[in-house]
Amino acid sequence: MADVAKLAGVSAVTVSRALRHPRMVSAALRHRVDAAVSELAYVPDVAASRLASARTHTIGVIVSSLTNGVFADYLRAVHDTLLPAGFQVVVFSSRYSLTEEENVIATLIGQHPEAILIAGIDQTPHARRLLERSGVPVVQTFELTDDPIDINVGLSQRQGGYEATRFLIAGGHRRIGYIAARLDARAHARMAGYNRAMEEAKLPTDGLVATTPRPSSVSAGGELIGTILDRDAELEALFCCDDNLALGALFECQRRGIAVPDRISIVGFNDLEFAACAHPPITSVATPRYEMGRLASEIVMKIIETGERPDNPRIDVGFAIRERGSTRAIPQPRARRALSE
Amino acid sequence: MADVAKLAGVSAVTVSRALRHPRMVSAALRHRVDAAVSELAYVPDVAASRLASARTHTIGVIVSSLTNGVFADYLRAVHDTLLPAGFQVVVFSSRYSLTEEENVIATLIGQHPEAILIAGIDQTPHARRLLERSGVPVVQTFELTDDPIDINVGLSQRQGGYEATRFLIAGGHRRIGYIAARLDARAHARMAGYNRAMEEAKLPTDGLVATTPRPSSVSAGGELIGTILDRDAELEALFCCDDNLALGALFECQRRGIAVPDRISIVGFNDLEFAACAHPPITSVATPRYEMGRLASEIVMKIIETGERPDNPRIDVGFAIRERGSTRAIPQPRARRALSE
DNA sequence: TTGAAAGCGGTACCAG
DNA sequence: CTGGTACCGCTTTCAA
Repeated sequence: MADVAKLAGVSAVTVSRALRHPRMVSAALRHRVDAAVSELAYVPDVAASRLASARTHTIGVIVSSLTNGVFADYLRAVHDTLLPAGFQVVVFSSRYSLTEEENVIATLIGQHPEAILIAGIDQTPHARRLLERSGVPVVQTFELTDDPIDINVGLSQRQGGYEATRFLIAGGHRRIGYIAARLDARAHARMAGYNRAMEEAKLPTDGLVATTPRPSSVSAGGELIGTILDRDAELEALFCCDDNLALGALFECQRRGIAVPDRISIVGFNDLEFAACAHPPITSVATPRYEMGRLASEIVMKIIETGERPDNPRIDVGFAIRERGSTRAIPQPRARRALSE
Repeated sequence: MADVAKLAGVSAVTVSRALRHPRMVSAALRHRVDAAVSELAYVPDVAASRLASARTHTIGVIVSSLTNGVFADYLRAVHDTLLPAGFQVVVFSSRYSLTEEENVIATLIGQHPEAILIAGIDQTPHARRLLERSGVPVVQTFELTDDPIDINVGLSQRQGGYEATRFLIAGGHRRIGYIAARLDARAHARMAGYNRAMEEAKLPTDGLVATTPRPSSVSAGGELIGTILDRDAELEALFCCDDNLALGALFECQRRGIAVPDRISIVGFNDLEFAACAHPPITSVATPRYEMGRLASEIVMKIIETGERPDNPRIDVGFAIRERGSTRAIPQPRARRALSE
């Protein structure tokens, strides 16, 4: 900054002001400073700035994965909302590890963001303390909890799993399977929903569930439905923990010559972009991820700028089942099984 | 830090040392400090730390999109390589905008990373200056250039497009189309490769190319091939700028009852995870993205730790065509057309 | 092995 | 509207 000041023939303080509060400085000086800045390709040191001013204009965002399609719309919304307002967004990934999440939270807090958005509600006690102690607004997203750290904008993953399964049951299916990968908290919640729905309907689930600790992928979907089909060729419907698995399951059915939805109905979760244009299009549980990112961002902006907190610290953004060609109701229950006997 | 020092009954300097250089303080003190740190959930202020020490242990990574699958393996490699070595990775997205890229570079440089990895070679002149002036190692990735800012680890996207098209030509196809979305530098390079291959083979491309400025997606792939098919029902093969488009094109063919690969061969680019397990599996140009991320990370680590720079500042990681079920050679050239006449 | 003092690069407060 | 000064929180000398 001293160099810029010298080049512009002013004091360092004036450079700082010309950059931070351009209107407090005369136009002539402002131009001289701007010229010097661009001449020297000067970039202010955020560390020094933060130390001196206590403001960072930074919002920290933690997601489970940078590359899972689920976080795409969410992150897009966060950027769309916060960047125009002059905030800087720093994104970290916990890579589906609670330990790495702890580290990432510490790293983030060390940067003194003005608010934190974190995906999920299953932080470790230590992570919770770090977040509580940080003294900035914290929004937990994607899931819903009765005991938020601060603010919570999400949906009930369990209810989503429950209703997806209910949807298949209502369609007359009885042998309904469930597949999941990367058993994170949200996958568990959806599975709990599946189990509850099956139990309520007094349907058995033995041999109808397949999971893997590996990350979710299209190929995993194929392998998991394969596991179930190898055990039980009578599978009638499948609820997949996410759309990647659903797509993989669809491909595997096609490879095995099993008609979807005629012989097996498939339901995914999240309604990723490709679900609607697969062949057949995949029925899925749509989650309003863009909306969630926008809401969370707006809430923290409001708190930062006005100190005003939302009336309700817990916002349910809900979900919706998008019925498409990968599912079909069975006209008369058990008709298919009768046929094959 | 003062609070921690007081609680541990030592001076602030000692706290700093216990945290940074644990072996320089006695074990007893170290434990007292650790206890106080965790008692108070203390997190050191990176801004102050950076200001005092000039080291940030941070590597800045800029990609075009956080959510395009292409960057997934790359980012995974970067994290896998740098985190265990004690570096912090901060990832920014330019969201396919050169303007936003400039901003993001400035933001990043303001944080004083110890090295910068940036996807692509098409930075604006201003962005280039910022990077050159930053004084830290800069690695441009994904593409290859004769005029790198500093170090370059990538592959020739143009050559990839060229060889993918050559592959289809060698398969006896004549009416070969090209589709692309989000016309960034890499899409243009691949298209240049396609054009060159077609020209060399004296094949016409009129009406066989469809593009859109929208982001790439599976649905866009369906629409783009639809555009071509509506103009020219004789399309024999299609080179898609990426695998998402290829998948969408495949679905659209299935919807229209066009057999793949019997009537149309489809080639994608990047060999994303789903390509190999689609039905039929999609032929694609595999790019070693994990390898690229690992190499780039190792190079900057070496420079930071030993000052030793690679002999060759330009590393070609290459690519490979993975031939799969979505393409089929036509036994005798033009046989198909003869048949339909 | 521990403590005291200086200073990293800015910004806020006050004076002129 | 512009400049001087103190100080943000920590780490690196240097001395004890």
